[in-house]
Amino acid sequence: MRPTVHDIAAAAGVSLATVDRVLNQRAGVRIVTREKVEQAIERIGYVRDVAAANLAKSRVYPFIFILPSGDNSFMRGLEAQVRAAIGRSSVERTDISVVTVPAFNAEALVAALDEARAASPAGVAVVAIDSPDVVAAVDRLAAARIPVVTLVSDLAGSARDHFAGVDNIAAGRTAASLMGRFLGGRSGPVAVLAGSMLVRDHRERLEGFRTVMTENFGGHALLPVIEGQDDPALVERLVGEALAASPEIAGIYSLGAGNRGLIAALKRGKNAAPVCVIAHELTPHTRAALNDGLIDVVLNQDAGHEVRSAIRVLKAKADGVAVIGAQERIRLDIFLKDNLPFEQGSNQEPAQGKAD
Amino acid sequence: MRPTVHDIAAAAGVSLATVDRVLNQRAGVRIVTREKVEQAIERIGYVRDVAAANLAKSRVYPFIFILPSGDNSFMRGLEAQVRAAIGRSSVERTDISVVTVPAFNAEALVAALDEARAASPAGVAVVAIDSPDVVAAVDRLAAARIPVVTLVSDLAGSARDHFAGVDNIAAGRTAASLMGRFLGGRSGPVAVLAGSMLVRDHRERLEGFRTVMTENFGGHALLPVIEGQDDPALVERLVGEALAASPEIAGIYSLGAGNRGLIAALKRGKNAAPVCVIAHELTPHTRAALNDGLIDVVLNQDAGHEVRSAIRVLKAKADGVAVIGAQERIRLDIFLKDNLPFEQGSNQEPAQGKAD
DNA sequence: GATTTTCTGATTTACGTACATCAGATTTTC
DNA sequence: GAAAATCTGATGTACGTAAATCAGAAAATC
Repeated sequence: MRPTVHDIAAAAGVSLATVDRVLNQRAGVRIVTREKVEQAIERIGYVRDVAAANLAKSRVYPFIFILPSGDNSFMRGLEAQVRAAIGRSSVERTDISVVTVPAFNAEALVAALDEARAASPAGVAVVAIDSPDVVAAVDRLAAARIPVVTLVSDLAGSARDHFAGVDNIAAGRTAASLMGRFLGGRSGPVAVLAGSMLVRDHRERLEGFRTVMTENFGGHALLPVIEGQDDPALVERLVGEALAASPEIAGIYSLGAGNRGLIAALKRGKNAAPVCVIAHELTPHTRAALNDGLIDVVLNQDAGHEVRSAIRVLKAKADGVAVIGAQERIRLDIFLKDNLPFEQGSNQEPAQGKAD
Repeated sequence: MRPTVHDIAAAAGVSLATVDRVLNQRAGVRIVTREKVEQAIERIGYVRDVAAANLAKSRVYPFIFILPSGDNSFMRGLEAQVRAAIGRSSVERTDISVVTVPAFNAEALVAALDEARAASPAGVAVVAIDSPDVVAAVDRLAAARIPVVTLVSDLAGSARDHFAGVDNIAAGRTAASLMGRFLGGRSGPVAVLAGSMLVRDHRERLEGFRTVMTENFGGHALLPVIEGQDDPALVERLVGEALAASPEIAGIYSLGAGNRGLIAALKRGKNAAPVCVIAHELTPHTRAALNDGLIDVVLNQDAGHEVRSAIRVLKAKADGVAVIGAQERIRLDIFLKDNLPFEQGSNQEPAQGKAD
């Protein structure tokens, strides 16, 4: 049987009340006594029973999720996963609220972060924009001892506790590696389509892609990056123009969102030579394009896993408990037509008619 | 606040004791009263607080994991993950014992399953061998109302509650798809290296691989399947012979274990034309070979995820609670040199010097 | 050495559920 | 309609922890 507070009291030769004071860092214990108790805890290997403690405290974990608003299937899918978590909140003792802010807008994000801090929740999860102001706002949360997890896009140099997302440099490298090998002997330049260089995940994917393409597949020139702002209409226009300007394009790497526009442009240019297309995030649109052969590979991060992981980590941080590292590593899914998972129930799917 | 047993009692107009009898399906409640209570539960949306219930019961979950013994890195890695879970058992209220049986030996597996049943645990996880006797033994467990989860290799037609492993048909299809595209214009036959056709996972991978190769890449003949019994020495000899007999081999798909032998054979045959190699399971050996360019792709299933998922599912089944389906889907990892995860601490790694 | 301040112990209630006991009520059986 | 069988209620204890109260002990202060 695992030791309890009573065992600590007996082992340390003090009362239950004193043990409680030490365990919950309440005042009113002399240093010597405190040390006696701490040694006893160490000695008998006591670990607090979090379930019992939460029961006694009637604890709930108020969490705030800050996500970009707008017409982005992946982000809406992410939001759907957060709402699914809200549906489990009574069982999981969470109290999650969702805040959406305009995409690629650091100012709005800072305001949301500061507002979140004012609510003093047990933790905050945020899809970060890479900017010094945002770093400062996150650091203010950390200073207020509120655990912060970055979701999808990380915030380097900040005091965030954890990043729940994929290794985006590796994602870019993988895309390049697959692109290069899928192209085989074929020649022709490769186009890169991004959303915005403001977010770290896009920058990192580009960096990884560039590195491997130039190192290993130098035969393919890289065309200038197309910034589509994750906007399907803009993307469609820009890709159409690029295909028209360079009909010899052999591959396209779409590292952001707005893939609905990409797919539309590809459909229109179907007559030309086959283009190897690698895109990110499995959405209804990319899934269909993969099945139709318009897209060759989809690199994906599982939004459900990211949300559940973020919640687990925030809970652990709030309780000052260790996490199982390997469990919280978000893996890069590589989907071909052949290993597409079966479609989830419609309740799990992003709303229809949305961009990519 | 979520409703409690007291709320049920009040809503149904009965006493706490009666609610308890209904909830824990104890005798001594008239059908009408039972229904009244059940309706009240339904109406107010009561969900049992499993944490509190477990506390009250001082519940522990005795689980038995049945794994193949022998010199197989993946299986030893799996066992290491089970032992890691044993290390967490006091926190997770589990009491896990590990039983190993000789690989590919249905009789021994049946004996182990029957022995497990005699211990009447709260659940059994087993790496299954596909045989009618094993199906019957699993069905006996199910008849004794002991939840069963198959690990890694499934057992079709049995009454197992859940399968914690990858979709092996999709894995084979994916391997074929990557193989075909990596080979590009190159010609030459493709060899398939399996462990044993006795286990379902190997059969399914082969099936998926065959299907896609013949459908989409018919230009590459498939050589007869090499059965290496997951034995590195045997594998090395057989692969060496195959390479000697057909020097024009363009690709090798290794869908089982014993990859140490494959790698040794590849190293010896290095002088010949480059061969596209796709193997299963990330072990120290395959990882090194991937980095050295001897292997092009490693398809992997995360043993840690599988073990943790099996435990979660067994717990849920034992408690009669629903699982989050998406969370328990084991994904097929596709590793190229470029997206290899950082090496885990040595405590997470399989023992050295073992075959994979 | 008396007084104040600071610690410590003992005890109680609570969280939500499980489980046992026993008296009393309601049905069933003949 | 009485005896037997079955059902129901009331109550208490337990699980491991949190949190509060209050009396008494020990230490610090002058």
